[in-house]
Amino acid sequence: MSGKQSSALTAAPLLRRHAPVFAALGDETRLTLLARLCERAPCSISQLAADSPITRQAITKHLRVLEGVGLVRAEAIGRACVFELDAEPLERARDYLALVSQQWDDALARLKAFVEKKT
Amino acid sequence: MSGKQSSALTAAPLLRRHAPVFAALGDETRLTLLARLCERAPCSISQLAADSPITRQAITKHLRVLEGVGLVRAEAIGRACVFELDAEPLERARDYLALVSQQWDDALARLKAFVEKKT
DNA sequence: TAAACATGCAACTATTTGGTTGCCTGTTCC
DNA sequence: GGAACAGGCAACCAAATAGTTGCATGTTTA
Repeated sequence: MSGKQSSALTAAPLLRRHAPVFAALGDETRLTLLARLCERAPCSISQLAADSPITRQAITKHLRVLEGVGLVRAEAIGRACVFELDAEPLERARDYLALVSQQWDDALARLKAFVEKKT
Repeated sequence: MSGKQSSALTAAPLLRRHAPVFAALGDETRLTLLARLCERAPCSISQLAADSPITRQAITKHLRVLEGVGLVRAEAIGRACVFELDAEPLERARDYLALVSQQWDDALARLKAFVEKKT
């Protein structure tokens, strides 16, 4: 319907919400941390740093980035700071990709129908 | 099974493949370009730049980033350089998120079962 | 209580990134 | 052929990022 689209995907607020999550996912170290938390959660900063070639402070920074977009939650337990994954933003990101992908498939189908009609 | 996991998610090659795609998606401008290409493709650089507050050269750089991870394909048509979306990397990224999300749900379920058994 | 541990904070560095401007080349179209 | 258009290339800039080191603080635990 209508030649006037733009709607769902380009709506600025939607983009502004998703871009930071993808940016947070766009780093190998952070992706590794997420995977690690996904398999053996919860983990303290030191535990996570022990598995990594980089320093504890670097790991902390990465964890704060992930926390900033809601991909992990931190809880202080005694002297340790324990992190746990939160899959919700992950699912929203996945849904967004599915939406774009779907919309593109639809566009291709419309194009195909148009071409065939013309022939 | 087995307590020795790590496998699927932390495997280095997998991470190395996905991180750059997420990084490419982690910018509002590029997300806007993708959405735009998804709705009215194919588009030339100038067309895309006309919709944007930033310069043509900046748009070009962003398009090259997207092209670098295979999210778009470029084709020279006369003097114009026309871009089209490729949904395949998008779907792989989506699948990866789904996998992490799924694995996390499983981990939660195992934890819950463990706690209940203990009680 | 003292040692060992877990973390936070701050300063600093190097690299990457997002953006710009200026200029040059190739392509349409009148 | 010449004007207008589409794009490439290169130099440059400012801000953000990924990483480091050094040190101070709170928490276990022997």
